[in-house]
Amino acid sequence: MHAISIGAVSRETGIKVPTIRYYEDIGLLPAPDRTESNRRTYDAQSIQRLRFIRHARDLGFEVEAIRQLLDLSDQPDRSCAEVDVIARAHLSEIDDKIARLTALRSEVKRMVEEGEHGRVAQCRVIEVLGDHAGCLHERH
Amino acid sequence: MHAISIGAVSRETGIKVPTIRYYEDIGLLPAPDRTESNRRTYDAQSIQRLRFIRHARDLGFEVEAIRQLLDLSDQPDRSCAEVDVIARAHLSEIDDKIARLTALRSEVKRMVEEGEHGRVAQCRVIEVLGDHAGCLHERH
DNA sequence: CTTGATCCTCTAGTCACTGGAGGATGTAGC
DNA sequence: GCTACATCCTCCAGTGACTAGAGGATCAAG
Repeated sequence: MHAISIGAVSRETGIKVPTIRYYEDIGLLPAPDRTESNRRTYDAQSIQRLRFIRHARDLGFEVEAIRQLLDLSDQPDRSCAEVDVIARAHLSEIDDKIARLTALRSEVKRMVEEGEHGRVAQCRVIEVLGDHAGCLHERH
Repeated sequence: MHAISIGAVSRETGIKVPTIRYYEDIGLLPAPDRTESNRRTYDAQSIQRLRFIRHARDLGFEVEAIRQLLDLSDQPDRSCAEVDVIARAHLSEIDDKIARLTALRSEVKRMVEEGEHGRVAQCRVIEVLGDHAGCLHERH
């Protein structure tokens, strides 16, 4: 288990050094061990956790949602009911996101393909995300 | 085409009033007409545009990406080459997002289902977003 | 043993909102 | 017409999630 410096973790994950320290501050990433000279030392697991955080943020999940998902992962043997409520909520959030991305995808794809043989007649990216979802659940 | 107040638009879209004004400030939403008493008046199209912005933000697209998508929609008869470059870039971003969401979805789903008959053995939400994508494209 | 990269903490700036103060305007009931 | 209360306006300050820089210590190569 050789120790990994914060800079190496940053290169490995694509997350900037100050951001890694920030995640530690807000408690998304446990405070790592330090060397005698006070430098943070990480292991492979920290890298995996940070990669998860990065992907989840990139997918539009808020820090609070990520914290919940990480908690599920940290203590998987909690009460089923609790896990179930949290997991189900995220599941439907994820399903919504997939549905909307798929709709957007097919419209953008159509444009690319039309462009291949002639001109793009029109762009309906706006229409495609209309509102069929949206109004069902409150926002925060 | 009856005029819609900013408050009505806010209720309709779920976007808060100050946020609507903010989108106008940064040029995502064109400045609407005003009444004699200086109040903003919107139409159905504004609502659709705002809904698009909301969904896109919720899916993790940055304002700049949304601006590009809206521009495609505003001037669809531009040079094919230009549309193609932009649309293709967004298409692969969208595909990445869908792939990662799908992976996350199946893991969260597994947890819900395991919870239904017994205990959740373990949670692998972190592992599932490992890194198979991620390192391919720089981040900003 | 110097030089340059990397680390530390701390503070301040950015992006995308969000909320509040202070004041004008619209609308519903008397 | 008059009061009451919601809604609008502008402007400015605060929040969440980073991001960058100052000032200084430490490490690793030559």
